[in-house]
Amino acid sequence: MKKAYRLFHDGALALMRAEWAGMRVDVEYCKRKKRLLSKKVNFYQHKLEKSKLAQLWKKRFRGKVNWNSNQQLSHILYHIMKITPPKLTATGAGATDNEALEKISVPGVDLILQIRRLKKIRDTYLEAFLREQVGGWMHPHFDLHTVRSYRSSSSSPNFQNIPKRDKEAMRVCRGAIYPRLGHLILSADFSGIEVMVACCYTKDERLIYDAVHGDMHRDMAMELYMLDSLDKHHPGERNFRQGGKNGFVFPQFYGDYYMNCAQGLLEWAKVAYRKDGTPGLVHLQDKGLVKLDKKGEIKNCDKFIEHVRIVEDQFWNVRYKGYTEWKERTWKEYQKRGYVEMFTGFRCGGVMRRNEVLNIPIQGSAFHCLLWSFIEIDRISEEEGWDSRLFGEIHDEMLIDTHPEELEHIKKTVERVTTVELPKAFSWIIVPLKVEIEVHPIDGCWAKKESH
DNA sequence: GGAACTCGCCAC
DNA sequence: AAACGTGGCGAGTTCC
Repeated sequence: MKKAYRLFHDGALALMRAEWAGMRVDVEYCKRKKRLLSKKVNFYQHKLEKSKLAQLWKKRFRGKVNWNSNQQLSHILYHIMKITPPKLTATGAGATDNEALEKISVPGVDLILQIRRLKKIRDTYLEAFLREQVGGWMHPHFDLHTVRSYRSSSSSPNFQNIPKRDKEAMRVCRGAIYPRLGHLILSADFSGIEVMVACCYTKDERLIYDAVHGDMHRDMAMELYMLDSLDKHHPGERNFRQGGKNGFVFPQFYGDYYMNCAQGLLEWAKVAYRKDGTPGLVHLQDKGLVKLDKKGEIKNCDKFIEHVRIVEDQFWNVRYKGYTEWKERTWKEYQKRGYVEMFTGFRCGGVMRRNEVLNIPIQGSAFHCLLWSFIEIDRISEEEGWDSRLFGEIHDEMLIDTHPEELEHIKKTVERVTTVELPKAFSWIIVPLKVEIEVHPIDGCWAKKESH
């Protein structure tokens, strides 16, 4: 308990200094991009209002039309147009999220998706940067007292959910954020830290082997899609591996089960293709796992679901048997004592679901690896009088506003602290840790990558 | 007019 | 038996 307190006490101080450092925002850029996005939104909005969908909408809601209202959209699609909802919300209404709308081929629905995407960038990110900045500087908050798993959170603005995967959104949003003049942004993130921490808790031999030497995403993709080879550098085959990773391995570690996973796996199969050009779904049909209709759409996937069930069973009861045993022990212990403990000294009590109990120690401790490193690097930077400053953190990643002349020293320091000092301080770490350091150009924004 | 809720969506 | 973990936030909606 005392070491947990110490970590958060020191952590709060180090994060405070990062908040203090803050980051530069290109105000004129944000305003320019906002205007550009508004133009695009208006363009799509005009097109939308001319559609048949919009006519029905106006007829039904008359003076009360609100194009942003998903309730109204849901009503038009699922009550007026009598479309069967492809998906329901938590409260049982017809869903209008991306996943649902993509399955509806009604002219205008595609425009709504475009409008939403652009507005998200404009209103959630650029608008927030402009609101939060003062004189071209913003200082996102980092909190340690809000999260059940003893991770951190961020707000005003949230620095931890700025777009990354959607390349256009990434460029627009991260393009607004800069280091101090003459400096560069350096980011360092732990690779697969949650899996590494899971190794430490479960001590599962196969998991340790896979995390250190193997490629479990590739292995699982090959089993799930019945492939005899998989080249992850081939653009089509890469998506099979992505399917194994994002459609099976990650969801499974979070506590999902085969029925949901099968759906995700099929989505990835749609965008995957083999080296000889065979589309993913056709490949699955050749293997007898799905039946396709004349249009190439899935008619029946019962065999595939059953196959995923068997792979899941093997995954937990054979491959990662030790992990399963840890899950049982930990869940039983929680039921008996009413709390779950972390290696880092934190104790989580209260009413929790099974998946929460099993995820919290892993998620929390993984963040504590980052936090310990963050504190140590902050301490060294003060002691050595660096001009460079830590200015943010995203769960398993830290960001440093770096003076170019200090770059090489900082790289070495980060590498040493995260992969050598940390495992010494946290003696429960029984697997090697890897850190990936990325450097952005001098005076370059967060979107620009340094060319090597 | 503000609190609390729903829905949707961004990150790890 | 159970059935995807952790957040913040914008916009709409409902309640008081």
